[in-house]
Amino acid sequence: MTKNFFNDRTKKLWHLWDCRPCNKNPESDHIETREKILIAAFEEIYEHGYQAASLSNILKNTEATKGALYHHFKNKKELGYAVLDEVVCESYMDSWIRPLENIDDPITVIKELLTDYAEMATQDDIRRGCPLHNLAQEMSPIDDDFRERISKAYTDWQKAIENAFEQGKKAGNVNPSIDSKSLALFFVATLEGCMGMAKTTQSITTLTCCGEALLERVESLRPKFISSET
Amino acid sequence: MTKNFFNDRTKKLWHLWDCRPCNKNPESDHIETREKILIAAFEEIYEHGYQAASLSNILKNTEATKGALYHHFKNKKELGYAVLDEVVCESYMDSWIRPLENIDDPITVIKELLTDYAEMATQDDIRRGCPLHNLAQEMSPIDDDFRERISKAYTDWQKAIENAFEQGKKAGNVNPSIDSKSLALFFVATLEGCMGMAKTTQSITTLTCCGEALLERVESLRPKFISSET
DNA sequence: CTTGACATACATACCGGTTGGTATGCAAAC
DNA sequence: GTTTGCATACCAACCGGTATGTATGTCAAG
Repeated sequence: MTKNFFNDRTKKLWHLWDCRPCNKNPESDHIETREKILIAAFEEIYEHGYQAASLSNILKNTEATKGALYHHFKNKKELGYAVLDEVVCESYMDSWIRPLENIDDPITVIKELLTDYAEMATQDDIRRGCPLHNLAQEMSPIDDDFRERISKAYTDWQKAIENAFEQGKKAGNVNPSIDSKSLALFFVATLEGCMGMAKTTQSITTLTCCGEALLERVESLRPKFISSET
Repeated sequence: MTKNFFNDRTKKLWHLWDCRPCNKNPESDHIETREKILIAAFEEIYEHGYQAASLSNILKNTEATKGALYHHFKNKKELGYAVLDEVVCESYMDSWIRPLENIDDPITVIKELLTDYAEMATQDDIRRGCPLHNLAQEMSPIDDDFRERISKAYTDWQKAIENAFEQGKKAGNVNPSIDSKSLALFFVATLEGCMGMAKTTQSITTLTCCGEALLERVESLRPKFISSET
């Protein structure tokens, strides 16, 4: 039951990314209250951004009180960090880092991840965009602690893609002459740009149009020789 | 003198984009007060975002008072719209729309615009990113009036690139088989993504790395036949 | 088996500061 | 004498944060 709670959590809030496994003691009420606040905080920040997120609103959407919030989190910034680390980054681990570990055909896998996303994206997902990107654009220029955490998350993401490209080269599924590191960075930047544009127009057409152009680019990274397998 | 004021304005605030020509009556003090508030408002919004922008801060950075502000602007939203329309969008007109009008070799021109930007960008420009993108990401999900204005700005930008591609096709400088409209959209999305990523890492290296990948992509849009001119 | 000491996990009430916004005053221009 | 272009003073609402109270443990000493 508590397991289901954790499973439902991200599914409900941000259903595109699978939920991280629950690695905390599910018996304790302590955790549940903290989790409830964390969920509501993620929702509020995802909707309004960190600076405009209201602690009162967060508490209104839980049955918790200000005493509970300040018992579990030192202040608003620590709450923001917890949302970033425990909700946003963990989701990225599950959706983009772990699926790229120990695979031989990264181009196919990346294309699957992209098309899966495009198919599952609801209007509301498109409207609110990518949580990591939102925080990055809002907080990077004005808070170095936020910026460093976000920057590390992006670096991890890029590293995962870069490693996948390198492993793909060894398996003969990726053009060995490409610069894995640069293209991993460019891929992440482009993907965020596409999702940001779709967020602005609030149209799935924008997302698919940009997505197809990105797919085409990814496909072009395959080896140049004609594949022996038809 | 007043002409210089307008020239200095955007040069100082957002020096990467040339300033729009002054099309208002420079004699009137009325305009000067309004302009001063508009400048300070742009600065404040550019630095902290629209929602976190403080009217008190804006007034502190001018010699104007709250009475002056509310004399010229109905409320905070109207001030935000004025900043968007009169400062941000006008700058984009000068830096990206007008340079693409009536040209035969769009790929060369676009590459010049990109490299010019990368060379002129200061650390502070990179830190604060693209003003249009910032507003787009912050306001699109929560305010439809903002969203429609920003969406139109992006559409105008894309149209300018699309038209330039089409004219380039006629002149034989662009591969006639490309989808001008889709690629214009993809180009804008990618460019914003690259600038957003550089903003997060706060490193020029990121900007140049992404920029080179983008340049490469743009270059690939030239006609496939070997050019007769060496 | 009970009792006192201490810790955990909140709940309630309150605080000073800041927010966007307004009502009024008033000198200069027309 | 009316309108324009501000300046000053003031406002209720909300902000993040804190001080204090309290119910429910935990645990070792007697």
